[in-house]
Amino acid sequence: MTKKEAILLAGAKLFAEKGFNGTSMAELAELTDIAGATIFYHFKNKEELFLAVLEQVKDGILKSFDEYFAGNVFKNGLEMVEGVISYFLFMAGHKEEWFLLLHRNHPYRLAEVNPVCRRYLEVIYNCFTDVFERAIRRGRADGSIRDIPAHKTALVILSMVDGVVRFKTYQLYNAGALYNNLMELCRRMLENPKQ
Amino acid sequence: MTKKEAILLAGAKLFAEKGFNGTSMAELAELTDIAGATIFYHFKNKEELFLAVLEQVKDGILKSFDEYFAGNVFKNGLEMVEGVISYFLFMAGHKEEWFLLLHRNHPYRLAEVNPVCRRYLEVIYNCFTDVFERAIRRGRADGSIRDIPAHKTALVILSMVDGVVRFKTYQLYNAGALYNNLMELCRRMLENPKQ
DNA sequence: AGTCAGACTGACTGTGTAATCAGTTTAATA
DNA sequence: TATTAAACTGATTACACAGTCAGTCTGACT
Repeated sequence: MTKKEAILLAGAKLFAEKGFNGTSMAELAELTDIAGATIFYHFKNKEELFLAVLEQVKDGILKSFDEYFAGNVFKNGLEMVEGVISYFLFMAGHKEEWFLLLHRNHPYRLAEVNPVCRRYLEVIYNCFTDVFERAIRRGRADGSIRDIPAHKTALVILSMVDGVVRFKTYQLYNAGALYNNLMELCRRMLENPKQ
Repeated sequence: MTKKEAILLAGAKLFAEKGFNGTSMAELAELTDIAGATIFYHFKNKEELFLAVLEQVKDGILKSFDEYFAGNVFKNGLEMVEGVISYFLFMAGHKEEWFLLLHRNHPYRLAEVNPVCRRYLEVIYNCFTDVFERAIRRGRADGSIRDIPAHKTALVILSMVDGVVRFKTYQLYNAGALYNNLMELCRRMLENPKQ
């Protein structure tokens, strides 16, 4: 692993755990056993490092969903929604630091003034909504999902799933125990009663 | 308004907008036109000030729901759920800084090591879940809501509503436009088909 | 007028911070 | 072996920060 990669790796961890303001470059240098100045050789400043970390998260999420869809087939749209939800939850457990970072306030603040940051977040959330929206559209076409607006419903489902993930990472409840209920309630919300 | 009240007010605003680490005592002093040392006369340190702010948020939320229930009657449990959702969304718009603060990471980090902070958060989230849970139990009793676990369902609905509020404050989508869809999807999730 | 406690403040301190820079090491190429 | 560019670093800087402290102000009570 190059030093640049080590910095990005440790940076992702620290930014996720302690936030942007809570992370110091000195701490990052110590954690990676790299001289402080080396970080500034590879990244212009702290914000550029943060953006590089966010870009990696973005790429990771896109790649992850691509692989999921390449390796799975679904009987119908409703099952596809369920698959996407369960994969989202799996990903949130498996790549916890991605979601910790996205559940922090700083990226959204930065996005207000930094177009690159805004772009990365847009790509990430467009990816999230798209996967749900595609599944809903397919379900409406094959009759497994009733007649509801695909985009807005996708947003509500994303809010719900992301909300549960957030509760889990903040240890507010044993939110992991909610996964089955979440899935059942989602199905009830979407399924076509005429079938 | 006493200087202590002014500090709490401006503190709530700054902690909500910029987070704990992003807020400086000097900035707070400047904003309130108060000497920096005065803040430390009223509050032992930055953390104590933060806890005092969080306590005010907690009290505000409890009081707010008490008043809502004192001034409203509901035809049945399902309508009570809808009422609570719409009041939650109203409160999130009306007292934005409360929810900004609760959507930050810092309080939950602090709660891991500070029992007072943990207690405040518990009270707040118990309040949130209780209002939903009571409505669901009532709906199950009067037949407007089908046979589902009240507590876990309350948690999922809270995740969903809170998730939409978070999306709105982060300006991820025009999440305000989702309110009607959210309500409709919730009703579909809960309503008793036998009625 | 004198006393006193609580409210308040300006000036200060020591620490931690992001960022810089002049210079050294490394590794590949001529 | 000599050259060169990229990778890297220790030492340093200027500054912002939370918190302290000695002392002043204010207003109520005697």
